Amino acid sequence: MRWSRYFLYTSKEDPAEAEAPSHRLLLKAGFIKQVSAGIYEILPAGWRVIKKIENIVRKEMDRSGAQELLLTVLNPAELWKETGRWESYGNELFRLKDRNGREYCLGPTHEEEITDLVRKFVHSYRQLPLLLYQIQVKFRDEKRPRFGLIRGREFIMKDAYSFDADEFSAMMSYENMKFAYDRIFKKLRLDVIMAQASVGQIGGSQSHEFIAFTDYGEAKVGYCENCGYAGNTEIISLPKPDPQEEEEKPMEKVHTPNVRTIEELSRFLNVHPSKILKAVLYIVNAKDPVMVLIRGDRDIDENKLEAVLGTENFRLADDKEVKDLLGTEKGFIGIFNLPEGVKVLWDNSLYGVKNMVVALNEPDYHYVNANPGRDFNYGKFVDVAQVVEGDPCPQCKSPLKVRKGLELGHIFLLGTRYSDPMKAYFTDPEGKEKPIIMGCYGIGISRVMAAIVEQHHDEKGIKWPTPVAPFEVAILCLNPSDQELAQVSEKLYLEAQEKGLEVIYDDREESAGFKFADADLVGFPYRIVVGKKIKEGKVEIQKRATGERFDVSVEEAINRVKEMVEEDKK
RNA sequence: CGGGGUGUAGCUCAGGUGGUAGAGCGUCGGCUUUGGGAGCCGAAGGUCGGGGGUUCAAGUCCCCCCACCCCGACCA
Repeated sequence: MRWSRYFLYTSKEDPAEAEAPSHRLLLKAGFIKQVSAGIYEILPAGWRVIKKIENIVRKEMDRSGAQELLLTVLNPAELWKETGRWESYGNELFRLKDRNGREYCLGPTHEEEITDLVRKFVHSYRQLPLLLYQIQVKFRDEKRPRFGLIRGREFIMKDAYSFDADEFSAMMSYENMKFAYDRIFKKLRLDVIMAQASVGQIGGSQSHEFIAFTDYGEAKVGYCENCGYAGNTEIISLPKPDPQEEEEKPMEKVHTPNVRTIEELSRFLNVHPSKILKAVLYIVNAKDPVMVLIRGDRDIDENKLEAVLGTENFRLADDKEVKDLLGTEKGFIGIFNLPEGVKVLWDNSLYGVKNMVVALNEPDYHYVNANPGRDFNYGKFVDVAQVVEGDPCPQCKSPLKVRKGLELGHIFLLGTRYSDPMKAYFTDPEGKEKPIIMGCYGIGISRVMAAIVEQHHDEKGIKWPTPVAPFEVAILCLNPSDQELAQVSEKLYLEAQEKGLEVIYDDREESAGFKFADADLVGFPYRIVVGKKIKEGKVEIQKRATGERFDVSVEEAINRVKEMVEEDKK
């Protein structure tokens, strides 16, 4: 490809709206263009990358025995009503009607459709196991699209579905996909950790996430360097700690005017935040007040709280509700003088504490040195604390590490969550009718592109790993108006094409510095620089990933690059 | 959905107290230049996010709406 004719336009200015490196660089280097919030066009260079990612995924899926097909974008509402997700999926489901008033949605995931398809053809245990997948555009009307391709409302996803006759076989399918995912992320040159995860909206009995460590992810992983455990922090349970050994001091009421936050209180009374009993008032199902108590140095994980409450329909109480229910203000909510009807939950972190600072639902006052058993009584203990670095590993108790990451893949053992309500049954060898055991397996393809940039870039631009680079080599003719340079460049360009290299030839009428900067930004793994060294019959090869550079003769150049490219792709 | 912020040229931005819109980059024409985002000369390019209001006069003041970004809660 001649760059002078190629639809690839870079920008010198950083785009104002982008913050995450992948978002900024993909825009700046001309890979994507935003159309509206969370919706992007993928431009020719970007599409080359996407296709390479897809093909790596495709190859490993096929190797695992999966068969590719293509489901629909427009799903009829009836299927979603069969599983109850038409109601339960919420506002993230893009819903629309056709001219006759029939309801549809734009598929955010395809369990319903694939189950419908399979139940129409599969009736016997002889047809199982079965593994189907597609690479398809998906739609989710995200509350908050973010960071370019990292969380879009329209995105490309690979989703696979397994169908088995029994639990054991289903487990084998699940394990098979784990291995496939491991191979896929290695080939994509992504540093990914597999973590236990919650099943969430999709449902099922167990699930794992594949998370790439990045600063712009939204998943938090706790992992253990001692035993190898890894899990999404929202599912890591924290046990009650050992009781504190401390002499109980007499309780006192102290004046704490206008001291509202844990931090202010800690400073005002000169006590560590862990000595403060934090109380947070939630309103559940729009009416029931629930007070959650937790140690002052900890925060509530609302995913865990959701599991405890059994509903996602809860929120923090507002100032008025606090006033009406407790007769106080935020900052002075506590366990003393609690009115009837306020349910109280104690986080495990408060077990065995001594000499605590506690609010009493009276503005501007706190008790100090309150002790359980003497001054107040414990109630129901629950685990709702956010996991932080140093918390005990659920397997071996060693201190956990916690890092942010980006969820690239998620696999679920679904069981009969979909096959049961949709009556996807088969007949077993005994002639009995049973629901098919299912699993589902996603990889966010467009998100993978962003993750690769997050993990492979520097201040100058992207450093594409060779297997996913839009072009493997760029030929930079530093002075196209010089006949000799132009001729050599043309010759190298033809030779590279003949030898099967994916090559872009920068023949634009631009200065040398401009071309270097553009090549750095766009991130081609190799470049051949045709410049003044041509007088000695030499050109320079540069490797983007390492910055290494060396001169070779014009004759050798293409073969040398070809060798390095082949080595990278192994 | 809660909180914060921004909308002015293709891009990045400047435009006290109201007086009829600018810069740099990019684009186009010309000359010069070619190993790290070159220089000079000239030119084109704007419903100032949209609507309403106040005013002799609104990019600027007031009201409503929209879009986008960031933080929080949620998904690949």
